Amino acid sequence: METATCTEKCSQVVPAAEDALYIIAGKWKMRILITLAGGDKRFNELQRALSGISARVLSNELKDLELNGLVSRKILDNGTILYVRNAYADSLRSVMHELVQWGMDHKQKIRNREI
Amino acid sequence: METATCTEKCSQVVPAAEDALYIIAGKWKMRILITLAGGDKRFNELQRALSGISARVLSNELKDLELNGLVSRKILDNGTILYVRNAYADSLRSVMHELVQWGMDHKQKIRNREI
DNA sequence: CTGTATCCTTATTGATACTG
DNA sequence: CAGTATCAATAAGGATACAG
Repeated sequence: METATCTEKCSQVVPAAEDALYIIAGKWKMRILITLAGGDKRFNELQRALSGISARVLSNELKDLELNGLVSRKILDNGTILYVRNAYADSLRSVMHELVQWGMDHKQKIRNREI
Repeated sequence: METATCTEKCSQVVPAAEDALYIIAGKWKMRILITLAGGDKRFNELQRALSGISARVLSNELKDLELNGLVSRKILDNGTILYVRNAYADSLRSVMHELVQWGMDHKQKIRNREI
């Protein structure tokens, strides 16, 4: 049979892709990771750097990223709390690269009305 | 300066990635592309194959995919309307591959509590 | 069959204020 | 400072009905 339904192929491939998408999609996840790539940040520093994000949303996003091992909370001796981008976040590099590459190519195509 | 803020790096990289994400993220876009990879389909066929999608949402998704050149509407002589996956959709192959790969690796890590 | 329109319910987000 | 709680606004999604 050549007419694959979604239930066949999707059940294998889509969940994996969706796991990945869930983690990096959305307005803030990538921005946070990129911002933290520039150095550890405190909560309020992050909020300022990501102009526009509310404390509530930032808090939730950070929890997600923490749960997925991409970011850690570090507590200094003086009590300061820092958010740190984990080395594991580098594993997203090739994913991101492909996304950026395709996004740029695609935008170019749209601009040139090749589509 | 080593503390890059989001405004610097994000302004270059994030929009490109978001363009890509916008197009493939969401519950249905990928499923539709995968389903159409199994052969051209009519609107109702698609709706059935994608069990759970409403006509309204399917209609919107297809329009998005069409606008981005990933899918076309083909009208047969007898009036039948088919949705066709364009060759251009193959350009997403490497993006998808990276997403799926990372998603699988990640789930494995979570399962093993390596994170 | 191929959609669109409408209505309704639910999820996301933002703004603001507030606690330890 | 580091968040949480609450409420209001908006967006997104499903169900159903209906038009061409």
